[in-house]
Amino acid sequence: MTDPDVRTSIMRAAYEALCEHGYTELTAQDIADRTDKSKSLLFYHYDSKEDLLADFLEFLFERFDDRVAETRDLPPVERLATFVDWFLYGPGENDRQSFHVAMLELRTQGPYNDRFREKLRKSDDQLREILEEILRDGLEAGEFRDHDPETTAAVLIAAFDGARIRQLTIGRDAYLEEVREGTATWVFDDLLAEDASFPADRDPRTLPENDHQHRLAADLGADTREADDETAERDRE
Amino acid sequence: MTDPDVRTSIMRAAYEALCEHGYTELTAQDIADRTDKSKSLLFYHYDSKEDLLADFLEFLFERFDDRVAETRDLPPVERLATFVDWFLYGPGENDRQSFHVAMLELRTQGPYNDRFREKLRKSDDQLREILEEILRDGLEAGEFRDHDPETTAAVLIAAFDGARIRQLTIGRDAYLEEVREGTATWVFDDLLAEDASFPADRDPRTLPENDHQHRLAADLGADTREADDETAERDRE
Amino acid sequence: MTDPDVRTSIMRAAYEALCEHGYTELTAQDIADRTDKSKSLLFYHYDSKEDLLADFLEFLFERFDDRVAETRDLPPVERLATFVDWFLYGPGENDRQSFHVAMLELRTQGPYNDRFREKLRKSDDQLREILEEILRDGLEAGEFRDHDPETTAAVLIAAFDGARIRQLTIGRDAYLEEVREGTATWVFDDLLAEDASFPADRDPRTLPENDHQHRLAADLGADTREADDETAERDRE
Amino acid sequence: MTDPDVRTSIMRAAYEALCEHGYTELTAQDIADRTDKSKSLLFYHYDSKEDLLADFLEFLFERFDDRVAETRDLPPVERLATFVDWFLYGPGENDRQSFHVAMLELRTQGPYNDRFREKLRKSDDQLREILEEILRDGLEAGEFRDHDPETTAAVLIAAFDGARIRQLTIGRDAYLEEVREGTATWVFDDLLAEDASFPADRDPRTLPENDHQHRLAADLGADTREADDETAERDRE
DNA sequence: GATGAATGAGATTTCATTCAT
DNA sequence: AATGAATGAAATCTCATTCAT
Repeated sequence: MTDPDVRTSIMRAAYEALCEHGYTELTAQDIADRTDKSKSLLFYHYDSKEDLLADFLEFLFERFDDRVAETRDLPPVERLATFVDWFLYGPGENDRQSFHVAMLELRTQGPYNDRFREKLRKSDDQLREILEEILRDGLEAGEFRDHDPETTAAVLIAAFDGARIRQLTIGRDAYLEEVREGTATWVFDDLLAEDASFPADRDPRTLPENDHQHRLAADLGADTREADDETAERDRE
Repeated sequence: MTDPDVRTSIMRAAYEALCEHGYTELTAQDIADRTDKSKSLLFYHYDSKEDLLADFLEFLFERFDDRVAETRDLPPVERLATFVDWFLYGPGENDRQSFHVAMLELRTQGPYNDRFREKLRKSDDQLREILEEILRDGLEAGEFRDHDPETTAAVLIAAFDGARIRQLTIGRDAYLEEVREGTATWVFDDLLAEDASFPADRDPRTLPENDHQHRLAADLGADTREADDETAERDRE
Repeated sequence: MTDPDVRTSIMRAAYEALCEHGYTELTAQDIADRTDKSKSLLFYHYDSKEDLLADFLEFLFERFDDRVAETRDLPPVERLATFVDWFLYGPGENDRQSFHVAMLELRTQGPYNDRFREKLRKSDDQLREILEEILRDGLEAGEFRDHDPETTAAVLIAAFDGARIRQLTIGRDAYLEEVREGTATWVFDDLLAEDASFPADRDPRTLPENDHQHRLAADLGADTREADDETAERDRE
Repeated sequence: MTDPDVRTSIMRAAYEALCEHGYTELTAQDIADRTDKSKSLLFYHYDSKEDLLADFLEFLFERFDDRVAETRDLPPVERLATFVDWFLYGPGENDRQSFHVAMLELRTQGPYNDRFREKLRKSDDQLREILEEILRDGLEAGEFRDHDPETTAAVLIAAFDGARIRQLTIGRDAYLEEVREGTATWVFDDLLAEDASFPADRDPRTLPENDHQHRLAADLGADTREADDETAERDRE
């Protein structure tokens, strides 16, 4: 896998195939179909389908790193609000949801698959680290009251993930807003120092729905525009 | 499916097969192997494997009802503690975990499968209802401070489910205790009226690990003993 | 594999497929094509193609037993002559040759395949035992001069097998007659007591070519007639 | 294929690959892996894998010629003893055996492959010629009694080859010694004139095992040293 | 000469489901 | 009610060979 373009195009195909078929029903052919290459080529670049998907997790992980870096200069409260939005984006973003459903299926293979689990773990470690960093920065900046960043991070991540999962799997969208509001009530109200507040346009209790500023494409990183063009071209053939 | 015994024996076989193989790798043969009947018979009783598994969800739902009923007479705080334990049982219960992993896989099929989703939804409705009932009972009894039961229920369920899922899929057990303690800090401390408290032996912050009083078998309901005998008999053949 | 007819029909199909395609090029489909059943059925009865072929070796072994039994009542010299004929049948028997070529390919997998090797070994043990028995019987009957049956058996089997192999693989038919005559000269002349002799019509040095009395079908046992009819019927469809 | 070095390095790679994988499982990649060049290059030099292997047979044939020439000056009895040793080397020479197993697999393709068969035939012709030459020289020199060199050569080659094949394929090493002793008893005892005898240290009946003076490398000819160095270099990269 | 990338044509196996009995 | 036998439709992976560079 010398050429990064090849990898990227396979990863994009895997992404699209996962969105359309889900993980359980995903076949190597589905991925190849979203490429301008043959199925055999997948096995030229990867030893197995599992191998390809493990690299897909790695790929997502790399992209996530970049997106995190972009928020590094925001003030803690702002970063925290962005963090909440990442998770609790609106239920109307269908493409994004279908991808997250597939990712959820893939995540459930962690217990059976060491390589998947390792990648998922790395991703989890990173996620907690960032949230803890935000919380600690807020403490230092005097914007947050005293609390234990580790448990708070764990609770927030678990609650957001749980809300998303329940919303996706049973289709009850209310979970998103209920958890947004519930965490605002139970956690953020207490967490924010008296003179701090969630940005007016980001208050979890007043913002009825995410403003879609983080579009689907965000999941795969920044170079969305060109990629979509490429896809379009392929479809025209 | 006239004979309830037949249904029960198939359900039990499905349960065992799910524990051993997971949902994704589950085959009709795996279920039949844990029965004293043939694979063909499964298709006599059910139109398809999906049909059988939809009934399995229904079956679990029925059993869950019974277990809920058993707690109906406990005082609200005690019931709440029991509720927490249901979710955050210790990471050492391997049999239980393997079943929950399989259930998690199955849950991820909700978005693709209307019948699964309907059952999951019913189950979710029931779960929230119970928790809300507990919270409302506590409010009425003056044991809980004023709060919104709906959002609180949603947050707790989401947080507990999210913790379990992350623990299971990435194998990071710390989530269980962190969320147990985090919810104790952020929610329960505020929730409990000044003169009320979690039962001494149930305080989420002091109880290092669940006491295993809810054993694996609980997942399938009360009639565990006979079932095991049945299994033993089959193995002897 | 309860029904012996099914096994027999699969074995016959394997036999025919081996004759036509050889072992190296043999596919499961080739075998299925010579059956009135589907390819899947082969995997219903056998865990793998290798498994099927191991059973094929076993099957041949069973049939060989029967053929050996038939010669048990012949006098030693006559049996020995029959033995020679088994090996050194004429080069013109094409069907038989193509089967033996395939068997030879299969035999070369012995070093890589424990199950094949075990069956081949069993078959070798049986073959040597029979020849040694013939030689010992001849000694007791005073028809053979004193010699060591074990080494003689080994030399004869090796020489006959080697002749066959070289004839088959390089297509030099002369090996058959040369080894027939060579063993007659070096071994049998010395072996036979003065007053004994190879049956007039069986003297290895005068019989220019095997009389085809042991036809191809012999390889698969006695029930050739019906089997061929069955094959014919299938071809007509 | 202008450069003989390139050919030699491919031939050596083919040899090593055959030893490790056998013929049936041999892939072009396996050969390329033992080269410092790419798989594509094999197809630049040869039209097909079959073509390469046909040349490999040719290559072996050329080397064999050289080794035969080396024995040309020995007295007939000595040459005959050397001949026996070539075939009946001890069972402990594992590297040599793995190569001979692969060659045996390759030989079984003769009936399906004209080019292979032609090379094998040439090799067989040469082998018989040499043995017949030895036998005739011995007759002329008065060291051997009167006999027919053609049939004797055929019997010996067949017996030795058969012994080797049975030893390799079923793993019964006894064949080697039994045939060594059997031929000594039935053929050589009669063959040698009264006043001639097998070299004391070469008598097939007293020499329990080949003295390994003909090492593995012999199979590929004399230039072993450099070849090993080359291999070592490759491994270091 | 030399190679990385690419592919078509299989091959083996799997499995839900059906059907005759 | 019960089952052994049977199958079609896939899915993963392999590999000799080709080709653009």
